[in-house]
Amino acid sequence: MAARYAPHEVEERLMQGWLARHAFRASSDDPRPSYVISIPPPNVTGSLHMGHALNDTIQDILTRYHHLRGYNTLWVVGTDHAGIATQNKVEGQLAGEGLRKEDLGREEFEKRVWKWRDQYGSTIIHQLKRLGCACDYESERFTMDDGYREAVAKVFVDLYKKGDIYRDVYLVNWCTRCGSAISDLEVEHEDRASFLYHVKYPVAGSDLFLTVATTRPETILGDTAVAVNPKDPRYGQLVGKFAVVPLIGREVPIIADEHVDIGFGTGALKITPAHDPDDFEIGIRHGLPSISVIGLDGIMTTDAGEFVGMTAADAREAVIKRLEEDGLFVKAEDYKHAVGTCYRCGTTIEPLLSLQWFMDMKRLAEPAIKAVEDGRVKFFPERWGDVYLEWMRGIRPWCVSRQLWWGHRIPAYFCDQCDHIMVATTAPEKCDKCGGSARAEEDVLDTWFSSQLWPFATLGWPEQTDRLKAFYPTTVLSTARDIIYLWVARMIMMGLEFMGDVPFRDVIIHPTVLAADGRRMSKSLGTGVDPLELIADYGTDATRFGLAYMSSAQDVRFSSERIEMGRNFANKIWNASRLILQGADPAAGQAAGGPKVELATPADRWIFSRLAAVSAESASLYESYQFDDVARALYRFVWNEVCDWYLEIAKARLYSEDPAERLQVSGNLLALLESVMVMLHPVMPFITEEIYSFLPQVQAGLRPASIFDAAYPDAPAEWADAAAEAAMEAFTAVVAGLRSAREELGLARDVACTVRLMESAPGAAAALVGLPGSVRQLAGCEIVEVLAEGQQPAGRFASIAGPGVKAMLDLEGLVDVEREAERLISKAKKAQAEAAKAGGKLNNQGFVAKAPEAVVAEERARLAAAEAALEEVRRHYEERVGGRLVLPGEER
RNA sequence: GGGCGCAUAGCUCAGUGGGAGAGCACCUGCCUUACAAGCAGGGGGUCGCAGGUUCGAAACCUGCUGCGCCCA
Repeated sequence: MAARYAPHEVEERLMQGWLARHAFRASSDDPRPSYVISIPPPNVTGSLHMGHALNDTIQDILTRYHHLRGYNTLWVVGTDHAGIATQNKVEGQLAGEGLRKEDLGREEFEKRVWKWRDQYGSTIIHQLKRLGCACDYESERFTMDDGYREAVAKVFVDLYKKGDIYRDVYLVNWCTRCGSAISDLEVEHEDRASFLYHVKYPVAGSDLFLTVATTRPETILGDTAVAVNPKDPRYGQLVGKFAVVPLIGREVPIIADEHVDIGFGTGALKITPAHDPDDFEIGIRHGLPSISVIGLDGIMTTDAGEFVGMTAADAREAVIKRLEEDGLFVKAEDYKHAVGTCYRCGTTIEPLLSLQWFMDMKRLAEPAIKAVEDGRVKFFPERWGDVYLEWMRGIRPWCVSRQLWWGHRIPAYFCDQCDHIMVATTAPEKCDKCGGSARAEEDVLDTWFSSQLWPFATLGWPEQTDRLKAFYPTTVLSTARDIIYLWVARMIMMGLEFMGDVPFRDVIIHPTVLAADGRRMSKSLGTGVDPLELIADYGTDATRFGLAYMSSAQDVRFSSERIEMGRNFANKIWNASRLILQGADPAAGQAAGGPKVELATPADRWIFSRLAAVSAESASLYESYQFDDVARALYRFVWNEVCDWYLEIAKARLYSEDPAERLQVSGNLLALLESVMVMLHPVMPFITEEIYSFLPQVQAGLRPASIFDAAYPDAPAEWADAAAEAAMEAFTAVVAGLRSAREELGLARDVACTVRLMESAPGAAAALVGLPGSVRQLAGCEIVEVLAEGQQPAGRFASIAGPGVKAMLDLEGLVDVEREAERLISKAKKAQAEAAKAGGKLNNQGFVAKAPEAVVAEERARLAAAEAALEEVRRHYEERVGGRLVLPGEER
């Protein structure tokens, strides 16, 4: 074994091994209870980012842990077809050839997309393998698979027939760059600095003007009313009259509507139903016409009069200029307002009227709300359940159609003659109403419409497959919070609707890993950290350990120190294993049934008691999704207990001349190492598998050949030994105290010392007395005597207090008493001076009366601390030098 | 406008009614045959601010300040 752990060769080789023997393949006729996770399907165009790395690490930890627990684990893997993103990629590729998708035609374009997918679509799947993910790769699914298409079509037709899906003209979020409608959830709002423009509208048949405030003057051209609040005394007499829309000259009614905020702007609101969601609602309430002045291409329409053909942005400037010329422009105030942008391409969203397919969510939401309310689905952390419920209770219709060429074609057909709509999984020959010819709908479905079927469509639905029966409902879903509405909520609705049961029991919402400066990680900001680079630099296990350590309930700033910590930990594990594997007698591991644990010494009793506790604690932490605590608990146990103490103590026996002693400690070490590797395996799969494979008990065939198939260590109850733990606590405290005292007293390591022990609690010194060789080796001290309580040794000594035990380090002849006296006197003088300074201030009535209270309190604390320090030095003086320490100015 | 979260050592974070902690960074000494990605020793905090509850508050309650996120 090399002196340093070199991860890369190990990772590549072990992953190949697992895949080659189909280790992650789940069978539907396995009699063991199943444990199922569906991966949130990454975008087929994507590559692994930090969010994936964390989320997939969590899922892999759960899968591997439950496999160790004897479950038939299945981790379903695959990708989604990412309509807009994929189409963008291929269009970009075409642009490189000087082509547009229209040049190819729809069918050829789709072929190009499939070609692209075959070429680049498995990038992220390969990356999952580098991360060590134990997915069932042999059953990989894609949301455009043939079977999956059937599922999508069936769901659409079904919901249409139930009346949940309908087609209507409605105000939708339109992305002019993508040339498609998008849903409310795909619009991101960001505050932008802008202006609130005040514009005068003449009141028809009078000399009066009504001033309105607007952020979008270019939409004035589409105004069909001006609204005021009915309670607003300023405008009461104008309601019912007409206003003249500037530039376009149309007379529109002045209406009263509760929605208008009296305090905003001038209190008068221009109403443009075709270009604003609130105005659209008001338009419906008041039966107003809608006039679209901005087209689907983002260009002003013929209804925009002289501004026709301009972009909306140019039209704004032009409109303002013309308003100024007409004397109707009042002013522009600085104003911050939220602008909607496309989550895929960042283009400003235009609310536009358009004929689209919608899904009404009300009926479907009800049972999904109930499922969370009654705990059939639980969120971790719990508060995300409230976030889910709040959104579900106010759920609105979902625009599911997209004007794209890549995606699931909506299974709808229109009659060329009578415009009759037919929705069916197979294309009708002719119109079932008038017998006319039928043409297929051009639009495709929102990608999320297909992803919402993921938990059951991946298992073969609508076929009633064995896998579907064996693995639905799944067990856990782990995902990011920004996807609760887009995906989690919809999966719960669809699961209940089409499978009659929730899609998963537990939903883990993992924290967001932020960039080091606290901003979101994003490619465009350049704040992203590539997890694959981390893997390359530190190794997969180190990366996973660091991520697990960061995965508490709160968002966390990424810090490479965490990953470095993982790397150092992996190296520590490697070297501890090296000590054991090189030093232990392999025969101890090859005995029937594997290595025998023999609790021969206080240290053995302690470490196996601790192992029992840590294995139970870790199990409970794994099961409650507290992976940061798992990482912490195992790190501390391995480093601070096993390595710092047990291995150091065990060395003496490991290198002993007595073969029986060697055999005994070898058995313990090999058993301990095996347990530790298995406990750690879910977090650090590679290094644990590698070390496990070197264990003599594994090589002798006494254990499963792969740690993936091992059993999680459930320690026998009789290993728990509170007395041994207490005794070792005293041991470590006293040894540490002795080291510290030696350092302070300048006793070089090779100076042999003697120490006397005194128990104040019976048995407290048991480990110290029972391991005299280790006290000699670790503290450089020989135990010469155990004194009865209260007995004071003669001579000079330094005392160290541990729990239930006091150790007295004999200084006679070792320490230069004169020098130590000087050192302590000098220390005492410093403390005395500090006390005198503080005391002087506090005796000054002026200071106490006038200084700020905080300053006075600080001075009091300083005095108390100095006095306490002085007392301690005096005690040390008495012990180490003898006699009373007398400072200048003190009475003899 | 409504809601949620956060504020603890120089940095990144645990801790949720009784001892203020970890990793990194810092200081001192060590290449001691598992490990310098290490070992031994050490310094460092008004737990955001102000009130309250309690025998006792970093933790529970109220308000404030600052930062972040979600929804409208």
